[in-house]
Amino acid sequence: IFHFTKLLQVAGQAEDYHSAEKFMLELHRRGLKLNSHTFSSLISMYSRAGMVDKVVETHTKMKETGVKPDVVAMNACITAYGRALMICKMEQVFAEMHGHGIDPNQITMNAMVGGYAKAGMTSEMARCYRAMVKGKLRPDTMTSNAIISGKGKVGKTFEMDIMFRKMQDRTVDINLITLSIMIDGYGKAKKISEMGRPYNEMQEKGLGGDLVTLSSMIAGYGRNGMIGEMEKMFMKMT
RNA sequence: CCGGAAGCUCGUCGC
Repeated sequence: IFHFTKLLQVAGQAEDYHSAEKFMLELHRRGLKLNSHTFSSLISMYSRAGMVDKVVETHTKMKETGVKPDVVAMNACITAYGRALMICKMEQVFAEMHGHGIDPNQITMNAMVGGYAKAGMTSEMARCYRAMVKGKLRPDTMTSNAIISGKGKVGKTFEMDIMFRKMQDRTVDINLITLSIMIDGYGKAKKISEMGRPYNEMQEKGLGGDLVTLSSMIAGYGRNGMIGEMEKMFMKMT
């Protein structure tokens, strides 16, 4: 089972779902029992592939087979339900952790914040953030990035700025993704001059900017009808 | 703290 779990992981990260399926069949044929590593790998893989029904099916199976869930498997479920915007299910899994005697860790909270961010549930994000600080789980770059993303999604650019400053104050690393999220948020709010700021900061830090960054810039200029600026960004993609 | 490492966490658009 250890071997097959590894194979599934590799197939999953390579997005080779055909092979993954074959490994699953073979694994069943041999009557191997899935363990928590297998389940977390499967759930994560199905989630990335957008196969929500398979996520639910696998999660259900994990509960039925009586495999002892661990924090990683629970985290994988939380992430998967968050991505699928099944917020009630996500919260349910989170609540079940206590019953299993599993303590949420930093990744658990980041996954929760990520789900709320995708759903635009900003007050719930803030609640998680406060719970982290209180529970001595330090919010990190990913936590902050998710929060800024959620604020941007609902057009609260001023609150994006607050979180950004908080990162600076707490010396949380500001990375390429942080700045890309800021660009996207300003762009969606049509705050074009503000949008240039994180982009410039990127250049100053030598981070360059990747395809996602440039796509966000192009979309921002596009919303304002700034065709010339769009084309300039497009050229940088080469 | 450093190094090794891969089951889970963050960004645009599309499917």
